[in-house]
Formats: sequence, C-alpha cells, structure tokens
Amino acid sequence: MPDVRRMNRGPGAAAGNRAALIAAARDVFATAGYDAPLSMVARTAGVGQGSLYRHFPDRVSLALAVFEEGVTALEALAAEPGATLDDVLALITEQAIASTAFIDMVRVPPADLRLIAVRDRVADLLTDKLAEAQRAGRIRPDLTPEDLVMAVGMLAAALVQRPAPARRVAAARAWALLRKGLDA
Amino acid sequence: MPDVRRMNRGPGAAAGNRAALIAAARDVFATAGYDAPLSMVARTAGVGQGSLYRHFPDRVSLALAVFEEGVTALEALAAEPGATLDDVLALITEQAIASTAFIDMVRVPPADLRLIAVRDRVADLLTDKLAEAQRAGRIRPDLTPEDLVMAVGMLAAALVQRPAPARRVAAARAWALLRKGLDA
Amino acid sequence: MPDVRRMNRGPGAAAGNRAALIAAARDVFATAGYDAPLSMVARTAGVGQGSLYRHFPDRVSLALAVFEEGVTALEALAAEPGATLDDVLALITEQAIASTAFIDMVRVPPADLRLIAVRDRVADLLTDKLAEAQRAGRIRPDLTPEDLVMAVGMLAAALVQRPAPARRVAAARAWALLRKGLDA
Amino acid sequence: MPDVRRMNRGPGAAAGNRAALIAAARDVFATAGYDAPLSMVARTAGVGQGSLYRHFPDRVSLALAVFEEGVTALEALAAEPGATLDDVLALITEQAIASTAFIDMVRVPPADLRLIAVRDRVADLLTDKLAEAQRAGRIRPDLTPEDLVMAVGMLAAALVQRPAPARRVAAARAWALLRKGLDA
DNA sequence: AATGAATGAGTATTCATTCAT
DNA sequence: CATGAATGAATACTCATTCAT
Repeated sequence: MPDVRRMNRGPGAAAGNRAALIAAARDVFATAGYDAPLSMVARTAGVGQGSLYRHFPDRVSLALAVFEEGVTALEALAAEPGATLDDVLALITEQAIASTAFIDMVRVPPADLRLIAVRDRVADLLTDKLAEAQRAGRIRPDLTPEDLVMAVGMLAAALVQRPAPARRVAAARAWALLRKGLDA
Repeated sequence: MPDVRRMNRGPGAAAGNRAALIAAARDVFATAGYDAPLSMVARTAGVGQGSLYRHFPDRVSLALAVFEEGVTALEALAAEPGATLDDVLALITEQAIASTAFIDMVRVPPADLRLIAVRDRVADLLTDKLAEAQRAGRIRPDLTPEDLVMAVGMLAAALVQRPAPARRVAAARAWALLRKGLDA
Repeated sequence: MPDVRRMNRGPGAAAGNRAALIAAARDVFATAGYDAPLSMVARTAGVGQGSLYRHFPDRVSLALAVFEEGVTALEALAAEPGATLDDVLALITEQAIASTAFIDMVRVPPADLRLIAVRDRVADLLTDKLAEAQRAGRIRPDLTPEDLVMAVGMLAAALVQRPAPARRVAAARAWALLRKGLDA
Repeated sequence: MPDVRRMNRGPGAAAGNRAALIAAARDVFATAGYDAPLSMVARTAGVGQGSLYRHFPDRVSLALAVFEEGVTALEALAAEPGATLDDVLALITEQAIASTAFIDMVRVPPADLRLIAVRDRVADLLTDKLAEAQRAGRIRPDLTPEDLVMAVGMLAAALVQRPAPARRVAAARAWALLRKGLDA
C-alpha cells in the first residue's frame, strides 16, 4: 500500500535533489524574493526539509549555489581572449533580467563573508576587462572597479519590482543613463 | 483603582499618537529596515499596538505617512520659483542618505497602488523641473520623467546596505555615474 | 457564530493566564521533566503560545516562577522564630516529593545566573538554620551550607524517576542514609 | 567507479563498528549528555547512521552497551576473594566521576525494563559484599541492598552538572555525608 | 552488512492582527 | 478612542528513523 508520505528515494536521489533545490531556489528567490521561506524551496523542489538543510545548511549557502553557475559563466566569458567589457556587462545584464535576487542578497548589511567573496569574484573579473577597455581608450580612465560594481548594482535595482517582461526595456533605459558615465 | 498599565490618555491623544507613530516609524524603518516588527514602532512611539492599527491599518499606510512629509517637502521646493531640477535632486539625495527605506518598500513586486501614487507624485514634480531644464538646454531633450525616477531609484539602491557614514560619498560616486546620462 | 479558534479573552485574562501557565508548568515539569515542550505547557494551561512567551520569555523564567512559590514558603518558614533546621528540611522534602523538577533544572551545566540566584536563596536560608542547629550542638560543627545543599540535591535525586506514591518512603530511606552524616 | 563516500568496509567491519560505536557513545554521553544526538555518536565512531541502528536499535540499547563494560568490571572485582564492599564502592565512584550519564539515563520516569535489569545486576553484586561487611560488623545490619543502590545514585547525582575537575572533591564530600549512614 | 542521504514530525520562537477593558 | 494582552499561523531548524544502493 503506497504510503502518503513521499517515498524515500535513497541516496541515489542526492544529486538530483541538490540540482532540484538549486533550481527551486532560483525560481523562489526570483519570485518571492531572497527572504522567501526555505520551506517553499523544499516544497518546490519536491524534497524534504531535512534534505534541504543537509545540502545547504543555511540560506546563504543555497543562494551561493544558485549564483555559482552565473558567476562561473561570467568568469568563463571573461577568460575568453576576444571578450570585451561590454560583452561581460551584457551577460551580467541578461542574468539580472532573469533574476535580481543577487541584489536582495547583498542588501543585508551584516554581509556574510561568503557573499563578499562572490562579489569580489565579480569585481575581479570586471577589473581585468575594465583595465583593458581603459587602455583602449573606451572607458573613462578614472573609473574604478568599485564604480563598475556599483553600476551593476544600480542596474539590477532598476529591474527589481518590475515584472519580467518589462525588464529588458528597463535594462536598456538604465544603461542609457549609466553609459555616458562610463565612456571616455 | 489605579491601573498598572500605561494611563489611557484618551481620545485627546489621537493626534499626538499619530505623530509619534510616524516619527517612530521613520526611525525604526531607517534603523531596522522596512521589515522591522510593527511592535517595535509602537513601542518606540510609546503607543499601544491597537492605536497603531487604528491609525495605520497596514505597514504600507504607515510607510506612506512617513514619506508623505518628504514628498511634501519636495513638492514645496519644486513649487518655489527659483528652484532648479538640480535643487530637487539634491533634496532627494539628502532624503535617500537619511533613509533608504523607500527602496525596501518598493522592493516587493506586488506593488501597492498607493505606492504607485507616491511615485507618481514624485514623477509629477520632477516633470516640471525636467521640462524647464530641458528648455534651458541643460538636460538631454529625450530624457523622460520615468528615466529620472529610475535614476533616483538607482541612486538609492547605491546607498542601501552601506553604513550611514559612507552614504554621502557613495551618493557622489553614483551621481558621477548618472550625471553624464542626464546632461545634454 | 462562535469561532473554532479560542476566544480572545482580552487583557483581563492576563492574571489568570499567568497563574494557569505556572500551574501547568508545575504539572508538566513534574510529569514530563524539565525538558518538556513548552507547547505542552501552553496547551495544558489553555493559553496561546504567544501568551506563554509574553509572560515567560524563556524556559528558565517559567521554571523560576514555578519554584518561586516554594522558595517563598521556605523563606517564610525559616523566618518563623521557632522553626528549626529540621522543619525546613521537612518542608523541602515535601516539595521534592511533589516535584523533583528543580533537580532537572539545575542539572544543566551552563547554569543560568537566575538559577544560581534561586539556589543561593535556598542556601541562604539553610545557612541560618544550620548555624543555629550547630550552636545547639545538634549538627556536626564542620558541616557547611554547601554540604547541606548537596544533601538536598542528593535527596531529590533519590526521588526522581520513582512514581509519586513511592516517593515518601524513598525520602525516608534517603534521609536515613544522610541523617547520620549531618548529626553531631 | 570509485565512490566518494566512505568505503563500504563490508561485513567484516561489524565487530569493529560495534566497538567503535560503544567507545564513541561513551565519549559523547560523557561530553554532551545522555540526550546527545545519536548522529553525533555515529559520526564520532566514523560509522554510518544505519550501522548504528543495526547494532543498537535505540538509545537505551546503546547506553546499556556502554555501561555493560563498567558493570562487568564491577562484577569481576566483586568476584575477587579479597575484595571488600569498600573496594567495590570505590570503583563505582571512579566510574561515576568518569561519567554520570547513567544518572541521566535513569532520569526518565518510564524506566525501561532493561535499565532495571542493569540496576539489578549492580544490586546483586552489592548484595554479597554487603552481607559480608555486615557479618564483619562494619555496616549497619539493617541496611538493604536497595539502600546501597540508592546511595550510589545519590552519589552520582552529587557529581552531575559539576565540571569534571571538581568531581573528585565532590565525591569525597558526598561520601562524607553518606558514610555515617552506612557504617555500623 | 555498511553506508549515508532522504524524510517529515516535532519544537522553539516571532509577529501580525484582534479584541476585552 | 487608547491600551496592551491574547491568539495562532508561520517559519527555522533538529534529529530519530528508514531505506536505496
């Protein structure tokens, strides 16, 4: 007789669970914000509460997993020889259009060290491209990587609270505002 | 028989309570964020929970009251004959430095109609000054009031999560990024 | 139409709730041990969870309230001119027969300061009576108040885990063991 | 394909696992108390959760295994021709100083039958030595084995919640209180 | 037989909201 | 109309126990 409770799918489900949790968190964070109940993430993933906590002992570690993929993609793009700063910013923009949860995440003042680490990874990859663009005379020579990170944060802020369909247009307008501040 | 509880100050306290609640909410929102417990607002105001709910049936109405004063000040400034767009933006910046709670407030996607109304009031007062500045050739002619509101939101986003002392500097950097996007 | 939810009995229920919570806690601690779920206390008292936490913000403060009455009774007895050490010990024994939760309470190593304070109150009242009894030559002159407190703890330990009906007999046997260690 | 998980050491590990679990439980119970999570025991033992449950289906059976060794040692000592009651009590005291978890274990009212069985074994070995000592006129003739068991429990109670270093001194004071109650 | 991941019931705690006084 | 206690739904987190591998 099938039990009402979810089947224990065994250790084999581990990898699938982890992936499902990350996917669910991506959705939930994007939909209900970074402060959404973790139980909603577990439920969306079709996974027990305990499994969620086993894989991700706290909210931050879950969020980091969600963004890991995005940051990795950015790093990969930045590592490509021909990639310019604009290419990287374009990818960042796409990611922000998909989800602005990163902004929510760094919104909390007592920033977790791990969050700072992610932001630093982004800052690092921007730094290289920025220097490159500055050497090419395309970007204001006095612009710092911190300025660039701030600009990205401001961009994301312009997208939050807008429904997904409106975001691409909003991103264009936001860049129109910021662009001149960056260019040489 | 004397009551141990705080004296019921009676109906006459209504106006005072309302003012105290708004002041308390301003502090609490600025200090503990827009998501701070409402009980903290009541306690800070020295007012009963019930009175808080009588005056402000929900969090948004309390927040609106808090910002009312700021918006009113903006409208007053905008109404002054000599006031320029830059003057208005400067005041807005000061308000954002004092508290970025407005950002937190609009962070939630299901934007309350009343919030839209406040934003529209800000948009309205900016519209006039913007047109004026555009006539004077100081601002890009294609810049819309919506662009300006977006810029203000982006500015505020650049200030959130920074400690109060760092905000003035951050505001300067943020405007440095945005300025060129506005100017003619 | 009466709601399924418990009626909000209003502020007037405060005193009654507090008393009911203490009574319930006395029962629950005696029955299910000091580690019993607080929800059980609230349920037994017929009181909402929130009310429990309002009256007693943590487990210790609830326990203190439970024992306050007993300690007060001890202090009152000790304050009576004719009361001897034996009288006080007899009352302590009666209290231990009724509930040994106090033992559980002080069992935890990171002893709360407030718990230490209660124990000290008991130690204080024992100290006086002990000195008196020692002057009368009825108690070993080298016995310290700490020894006495230890003896009381050992007595209680002898009663724990025995069902209530067997406790009076057990107390007698325990005192038979300890008595000679106290007497001069 | 090599598994990331701990190598399944196979059936041959059974005996070793059992021993490791007992040793780990001894440590964990002594350190974190009898209520410590069983997962901590498994982890300390370097053994899977499932194996723990295979060897010891519940907390009590694990605890019993832990104390088995101690009881066996007591029985061995008691079986030695020259061993006196005092020798046995001294060994019990040493065991209590090392860990008072036994007290925690019997703290729960719904005493498990198996716990009663252990206690009875201790009572049995004390019975012989007690009779011996009573024949020698060293112990009160009316003292029963149950009294002795109670005294041991009271001793242990005097040690609980004291930090390890203070226990030897506390044991001495506790025996000073009890000694006269035992002696003839 | 060992392993460790999966599972969800249970518990503590918070806080928005209601309501007797 | 003010007051503040009452209420319980909601959420985070833990841990005993089961089970696929």
